[in-house]
Amino acid sequence: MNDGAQFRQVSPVRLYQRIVEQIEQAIVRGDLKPGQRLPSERELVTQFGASRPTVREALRVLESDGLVRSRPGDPNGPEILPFSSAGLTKQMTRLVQFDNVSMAELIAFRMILDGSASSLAARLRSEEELAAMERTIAVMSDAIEVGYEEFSKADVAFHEAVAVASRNSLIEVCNQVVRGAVLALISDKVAHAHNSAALMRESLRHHQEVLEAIRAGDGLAAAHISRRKLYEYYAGYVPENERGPLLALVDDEES
Amino acid sequence: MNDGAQFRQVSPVRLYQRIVEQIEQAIVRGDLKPGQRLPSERELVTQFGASRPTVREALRVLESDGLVRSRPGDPNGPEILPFSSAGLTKQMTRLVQFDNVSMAELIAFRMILDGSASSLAARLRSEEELAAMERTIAVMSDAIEVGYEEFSKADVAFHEAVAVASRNSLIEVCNQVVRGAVLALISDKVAHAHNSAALMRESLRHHQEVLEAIRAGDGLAAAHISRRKLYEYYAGYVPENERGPLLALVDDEES
DNA sequence: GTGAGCTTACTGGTCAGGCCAGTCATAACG
DNA sequence: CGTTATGACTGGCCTGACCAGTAAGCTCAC
Repeated sequence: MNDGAQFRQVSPVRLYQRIVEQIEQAIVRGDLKPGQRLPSERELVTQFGASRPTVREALRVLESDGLVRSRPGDPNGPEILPFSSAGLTKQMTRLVQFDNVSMAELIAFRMILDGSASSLAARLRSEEELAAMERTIAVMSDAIEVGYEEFSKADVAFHEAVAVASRNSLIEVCNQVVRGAVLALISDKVAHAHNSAALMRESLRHHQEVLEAIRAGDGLAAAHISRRKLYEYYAGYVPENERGPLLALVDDEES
Repeated sequence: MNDGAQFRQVSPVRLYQRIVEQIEQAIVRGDLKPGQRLPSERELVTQFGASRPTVREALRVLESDGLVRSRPGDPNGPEILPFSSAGLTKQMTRLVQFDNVSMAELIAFRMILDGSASSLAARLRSEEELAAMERTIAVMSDAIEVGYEEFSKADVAFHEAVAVASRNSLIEVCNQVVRGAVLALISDKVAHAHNSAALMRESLRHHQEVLEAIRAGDGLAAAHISRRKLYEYYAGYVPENERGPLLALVDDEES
């Protein structure tokens, strides 16, 4: 082993990548703030000394990353966008679709995230956040009469409110993504299976229990109830021989 | 409100986006598997009925998403890549850099993931997986004499082994991503601060405790120790007034 | 027959220049 | 003073071309 000279793997860097890097760093550094505009493509061509197709390739990449947006005819040039988690969501959705993550894994992950969010929310929530959760519960209650569509929306809103109260945007984003992935996989079945007032009432009761624990500041109970609720709700969609990890999560705080 | 006709927001779809979509879906559907090749750019031009710059814009986007790779001169055309979490890491790093996510949130998320992984591993691990963890611990022990560089590598390998034993690839990938993001933020500081044998020995002892709990099948203890260890290791990098959520996670299983 | 070396037909990377449709500021008009 | 038409821009897309690589296949000496 020759420690004197360490060579790194080299990979040819395309022109468009250099352009992407420069603009990206300018945004990260704060030289370019959301709402500000980039020079026009033709202007960038002269600034970077590259051709228009090359500059455009760079802009397309930045655009697909959600950093800028080009509008045809806009005399101000491409716009720097405010940060959004859309890119993260896209990538995570890809992970789920691509890596053929199983239903069991998805739900296990959801139990972890939701449980942790509930636990943190129980300790950190403000009065306003608590009130927000209560409002979504009220909406759920009303929505039982309307139908599953409305009920599900309020359901999501509740979990969203809990995630916000956890004060952790990573939990918020990941939970949102995983929830979307789960729903995408079973939306057709769940719409029929759960479209009964009785089931919705039971779900509502579970949510109320979680809310109670959060109100009481009991993180342990909040996490536990949250996980158990998810298990009961979704276990039916998981083959029996794959339920081990889920049960492990439910039992986690017990004994 | 007119319920009869629901119009959705429309946004002009560029040609290159349609191409991206088609190829993306072909990959997700499994029609294109990793290792397989895309037709050459000029061939794609005829298949899609678009010009080469347009096709290239699509390829650049797919390339930046880590789905394909183009090599100049390769007669087989662009290659479909196996899934990689690089894109996720990039997006999450961006999320952090934009200051929407604080160091505290990152570490809190890491505590949640690592704790859950340890907990699940304690219940689900096979003998082989246990042996793999033991090996990484041994490597860590040896690496103390070598330096922080090696030690850190073995450290990562241990957490990776635990994540694998949790049987949940979402935990595995997310943990890996978050770990990378944390390290990217403090790598310069941590290399100096922790390059002492004493600190490494302490870290090693913590890891051994986690391993013990996993071996004993005690998920609760494994999660708790794992979280506490992370807290002690990283708390110094978090402003004091932001440590609340972290402490909440440490105390989670107590009392 | 077989291996080494060269040729060739491709590949992707980049460029120049052009056309079109859309947008917007402004100047001309009522 | 408000309205409308105009023109100078914008980005979206295309054609055609050149270059530097790669690798397969051919040639030719052994």
